[in-house]
Amino acid sequence: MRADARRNHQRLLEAARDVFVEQGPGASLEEVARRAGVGIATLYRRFGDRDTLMHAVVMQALTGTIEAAERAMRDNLDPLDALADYMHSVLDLRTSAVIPTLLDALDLHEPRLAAARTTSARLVEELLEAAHRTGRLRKDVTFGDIGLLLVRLSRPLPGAFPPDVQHALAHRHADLFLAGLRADAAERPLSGPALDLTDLQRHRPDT
Amino acid sequence: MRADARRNHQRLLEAARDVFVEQGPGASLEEVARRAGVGIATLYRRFGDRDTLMHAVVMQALTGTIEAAERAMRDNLDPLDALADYMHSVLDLRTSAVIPTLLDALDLHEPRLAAARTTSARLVEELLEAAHRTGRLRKDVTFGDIGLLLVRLSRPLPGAFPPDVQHALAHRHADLFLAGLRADAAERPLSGPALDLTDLQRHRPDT
DNA sequence: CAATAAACGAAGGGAACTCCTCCGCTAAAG
DNA sequence: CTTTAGCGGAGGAGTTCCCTTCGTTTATTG
Repeated sequence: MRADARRNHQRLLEAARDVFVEQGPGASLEEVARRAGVGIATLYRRFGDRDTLMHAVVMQALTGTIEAAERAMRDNLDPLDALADYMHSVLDLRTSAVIPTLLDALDLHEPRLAAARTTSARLVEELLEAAHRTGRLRKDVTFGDIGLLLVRLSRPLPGAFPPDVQHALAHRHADLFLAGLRADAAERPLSGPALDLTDLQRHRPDT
Repeated sequence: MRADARRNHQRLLEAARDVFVEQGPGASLEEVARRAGVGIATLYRRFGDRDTLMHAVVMQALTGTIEAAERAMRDNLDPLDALADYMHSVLDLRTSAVIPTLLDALDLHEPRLAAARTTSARLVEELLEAAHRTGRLRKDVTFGDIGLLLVRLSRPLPGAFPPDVQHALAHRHADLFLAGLRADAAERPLSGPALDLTDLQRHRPDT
């Protein structure tokens, strides 16, 4: 595969991930090509049809979260640290929101997809079980809670917040979520600055 | 104003709120009318143009949160209880996500809009200051954090989760957020059941 | 219950967008 | 330098949306 082809392939996956998160599974493929900076024909040549593209995006997302979970479990002795590490790593991938968005429009029985989902879920459940065994994670927190929280935190916010602001806020709120609101849970500082919602102008292009 | 006119007015506001949250400020007005169960002409007769409709939706949303804050402060002696009460009330309104979505496309200097924003922000800041004075709310939590959290929690989730499931999960995650993940912060049970993310089929129409 | 005015829904022309294929050009690789 | 994989854009068919016009329905009042 030629170098430019491989580069365009990656660009298309990233653009598709963003556009699908913003516009849902019916998003315009011309918009995807536009944002990737390639011609529409390149998208169709590379992926054939919408389903193939969606499948590739989801597989890349699932693979990333699997690696993040494995790494978090390997690099942290404390399961709670591993959980925090996992959540922040997944936020850095910026791919969690695309998974429920596109799974809904895909065939869940496709073998590679089903396998990736199972692996991903199993790893996080192991991680949670280990954390539960320490007794320091509340018992009613489930895999669904963690997954959904990651989706909520990684989705683009409505309004004109620049990507870097959104990314910093996602980590900040992950910290808040992990540590809790109670004062006696606030030994660690939050990882980013607060946002002033009354100062929208600061984030707008030209007003 | 005739009874059917008033009913349609309200239906249009609710439909517009939902559609704008889902599709952004450029959402199709025909879709709004469709979902409200009225003809497209009724929408234009009632609101004239897109800006007027958006303005009305945001004003209704801001008014609701203002009332929720006043009620929460009046009904709770403990400022932390008031904060929790406020957050759950706002989630019940299902209007928080539409505010940043539409504010971005509106004239922030319009007097009634500016006044409502100021009032809303001031009330929540009072509420937070009172909570901070008790020493039981971590000091680095701001109005922006609370507002943004409410936006994150009230947005529709990607995928095929039915509205009642989404609503229950919003309250559950608000509890989690308020109480924190730590075991010693888990005296109160969560307000809804957990979600099994591996069981998507259960939430889909016909598979 | 009749009269009337308010309110309604649907149709439709024009503009914009999207899909997906075809084809001539560009530039990477040997 | 040559070859061929890879590229971008044009474009016809189809869809959606905007917003107005107009004939019909229905809530209200006497």
